[in-house]
This record gives sequence, structure tokens and C-alpha cells, in this order.
Amino acid sequence: MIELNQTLTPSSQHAETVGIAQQLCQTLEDDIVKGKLPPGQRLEEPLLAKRFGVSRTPVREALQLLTATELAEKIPNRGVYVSLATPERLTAMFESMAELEGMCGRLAAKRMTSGERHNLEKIHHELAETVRLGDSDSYETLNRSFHNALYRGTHNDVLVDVTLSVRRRVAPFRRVQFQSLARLASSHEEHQGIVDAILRGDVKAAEDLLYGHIMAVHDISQDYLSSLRQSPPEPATAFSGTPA
Amino acid sequence: MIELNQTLTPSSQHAETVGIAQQLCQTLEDDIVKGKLPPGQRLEEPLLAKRFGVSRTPVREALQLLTATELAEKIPNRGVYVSLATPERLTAMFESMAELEGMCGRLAAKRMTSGERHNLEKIHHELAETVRLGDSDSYETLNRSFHNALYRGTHNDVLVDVTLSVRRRVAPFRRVQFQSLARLASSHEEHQGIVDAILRGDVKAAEDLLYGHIMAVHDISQDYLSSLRQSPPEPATAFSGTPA
DNA sequence: ATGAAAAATAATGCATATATTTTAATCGAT
DNA sequence: ATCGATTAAAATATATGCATTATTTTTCAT
Repeated sequence: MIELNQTLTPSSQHAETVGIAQQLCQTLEDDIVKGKLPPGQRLEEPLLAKRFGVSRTPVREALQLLTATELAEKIPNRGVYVSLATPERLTAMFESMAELEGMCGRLAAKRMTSGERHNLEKIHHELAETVRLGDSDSYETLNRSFHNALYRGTHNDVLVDVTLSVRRRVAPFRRVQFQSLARLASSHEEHQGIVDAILRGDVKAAEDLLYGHIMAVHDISQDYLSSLRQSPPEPATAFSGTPA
Repeated sequence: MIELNQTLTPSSQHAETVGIAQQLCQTLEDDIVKGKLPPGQRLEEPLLAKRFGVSRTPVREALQLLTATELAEKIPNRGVYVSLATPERLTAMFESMAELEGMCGRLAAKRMTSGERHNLEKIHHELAETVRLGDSDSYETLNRSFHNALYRGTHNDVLVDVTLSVRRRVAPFRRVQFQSLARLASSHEEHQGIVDAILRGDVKAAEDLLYGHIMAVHDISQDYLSSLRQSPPEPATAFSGTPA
């Protein structure tokens, strides 16, 4: 059984003049990224509708929004399922992410204002603190800010959008790295090299280091995924098993 | 007044087990790319519902799908509008597209099978024929195949998806280039260099040439857009004027 | 007892109805 | 005459109902 906890804060009804479909989509997105909704999980309209106390219409809309982010897949007349990645698809996602991060790093190294560079450095130092404390939750949050700052450093809104959309897709598989304290430390070491490259405007180094930074996570996720595949009988190919 | 012609081929109802929302979205997408629906145009649910003889529900779904492609923007409680690009946003889109095409070209030059390389060459030769005939419509179609072949040559499905999604966004502005026969010829010349680079596995040349190939179109579109901005009083910033 | 076919159950897809929000238009006041 | 407020009309957001499609279970025949 799934655990869909939140009951849509009643105050947020008119809090931001934003529809409940968007809230619901955000909630589901979070649950998927945080791992509460495992890949392959079926998302049934009537169930979600009852759970959140709304009609099927906004649920349906939320599921469509979710499908657009590629975090879920919709099969006509057969429902919506949380996306399930094959090892090949996982590799493709990480390679795309690495290429995009490298691209962003290269452009950011060339274009960031001095204010932006200082801000990046500031985030980097705050990250050092979370590593020292071993606070992996805070690290994850700050790490997001770190990479966001890089994306925005390209001064190209479209590229930011594209990169963020791919990051959302890989997010459920990036998370596993933060379970290891050792990875936290080496991730931060890599950041150090990246920050240095950016600050001195070394476009090539920034690009290459960021590529490697993402691909390192790929290796970890790949290992994690293959270790999972041995225990449960769940097949790797999407939707071939009964999702119930 | 808009012209929404098509009346949803009745045969395709069960032709591909595809819902009418998807068909409608495709139709609207085509109309936007082809210029039938101008940027800034409001897309009203009741109007479209009447026009296509369906209820508002699939129309609403289609508009949401369209919004996901960024070809249209949805403002809560205020309707859906065809995306309107500022010069800055246009530049951002083309730069992203150029970077992605270059990336694809680099990976394709490294990974394409000999069969894929021959297929690319074949398309290139067919393109030569359309240039000789001055058939810009056929050129546009084949040109799409040419670039698609490149994307697929990366052997990375996610990268293909991402690149295609950005291409859809810039498509309305790429089209203008094909109005010029001279541009057709120079476009094909650039293709020649790209094909050569790919065939000899020159990753750097493939990347650089493709970047330039897209950016050339940017310059053309930029000129075209600025020439447009002088005649109509329509403001450049999105949705600032009353779309009616 | 096993396999296939048919019927029942449940979920999706589309349509229609209701409510809330937005926009505009008109009336009044300064 | 212009600006502001109130009201009316229209569009969006949500809810509900109906029809179609998939899936599962049961039954019948081999």
C-alpha cells in the first residue's frame, strides 16, 4: 500500500491563487523524488481523489502534468505509472545530465558576474559546513542551490529550464548518493575544483570537472540499482510485472 | 479571426487508439509551427470545443499538453496563449538549440554505425535534389529527417527527447529561413561540411559546424523578427497588450 | 484438472453541470 | 467629464455522470 500523507493544507486553498491540480502534482513529484512513491507504482485516479478529498478532475490534471515531466508514464486506457528506468535509460539520463551540466559550467565560467561568482563561493562554503556535520539532508538542499546557481550563471533561461527538467528526471536516482557520508565528502571535493575553475574563468576545466562530477553519481546509482535487482524479482523492463 | 480548419478525421478515431486530446494537441502544434496561430493568440476552450465539435474536457487536456511543450503558456484563471518570444528569449532558444545540436553532432560522429552514416549521406543527397528544384517544402521535411538522424546517432534516447523538445520550441522561428532560396543553398552547403565531419569521425568539427549551422538561422530569424517589430504596434514583451 | 471463453467489475475517457474568478460595462459621485 | 465602485456576463476550475475499454474471475467444455 502507498502512503500519501498530505491532505492539502486547507489554508493554501487561496494562498497563492494556484489550483489544487498544481499542488497535487508538486506533492506527487516530491513523493516520487523522495522515494515515497517507488518506480513502477501505479497512480490510480479514484484512489488519489479519495485520499485528497477532491474530485477526479484535478487528479487527472495533476497526473497529466506529472506525465509531462517524464516522472510518470501514461499508458492509454491503462493508467499512470511512476517511471521505471532500465539500466540503459539510466545511463542515457546521466550522460545527458553530465553533458548539460558541463555545458552550463562552461558558459557560467565565461559569463557569471562577480556577484554571481561570490554567491557560488558562499554556497560552497556553507556546503563545507554540512559536510563537517554530516547533515546529508541539508547537503542535498544546498547542493541543489549550488547547481542552480551554476545553471543561472549561463544567463540563458531556456538552458536553465532544459537542465532543470532533466535534473528532475534523474533526481530519484541521484538521491541514493547522499546516503553515503563518504560520497558527501568526495562530492564536496569535486565542488572545490569546480568553484576554482569557475572563479578563474577556466571554461574547459569547468566543463570537464562538471561532466565527471555527474558521471561519478552515475556509477554509484548504477551499482545501487544493480544491487537492488538481485533481491526483488521485479523485472527491469518497464511495466512488465504487475504493478500491484 | 483565427482559422482552425481541420475537423478531426473520423476514421482516426480508433486508428491508433489515440485520444482526441492528443490529436487536438498535434493539430494546434502544427498550426502554431506553421504560423496559422500567431504568437500571443489566445486559445479559448469554448471556442475550440465548438470548432472541433467536442466537449471542453479534451480541449482542456490538449491545451495542457500544448503548454507542456512551451509552445503555449497558461496563466491561471486567465486562459492559454500562444507563446510570445522576446528577442532575448529567441537568442536563448537558439543558443540552447545550437549547443544541443553541437553536442549531438559530436556524439554522433563518435558513435554512429556505418549504416547510420550511410543513411545520413543518403538523406543529404536527397536534400541536394530539393535544393536543385527549389522545393522548400520538401527541403523542410527532409531537413527534419536529416537532423533527426543526427540526434538518433547519439544512441541516447533522453538526449534525443530533450533536443526534439527544444526544436519544437524554436520551430516557429526556424521556418522563416526556408522562405529564402539563397538560404536553402547555403544551408545545404553547411550540411555538406557536417556530413564530411561525421563520416571521418571528426568530433570537434562536427560539433563546431553544427553550432554555426544553427546560429546562422538565429541571425536570420533575428533580422526577420526585428523587421516585423517596426510595422505592427504589437509589443515585444509577452502578454502586455490585450491579446484580443 | 486445465484451458478457454464469457461475464462481471473496475478504471479510464469524454460529456455535462455547477461554482468561483475575472473582466467588462454601466451607473454614480466628485 | 473622469474616476471609482458595483454589477453583470463570460471564462476557467472543479464536480459528477455516463459510456467504453481493460482486467479479472468464474464457468463450461475438453
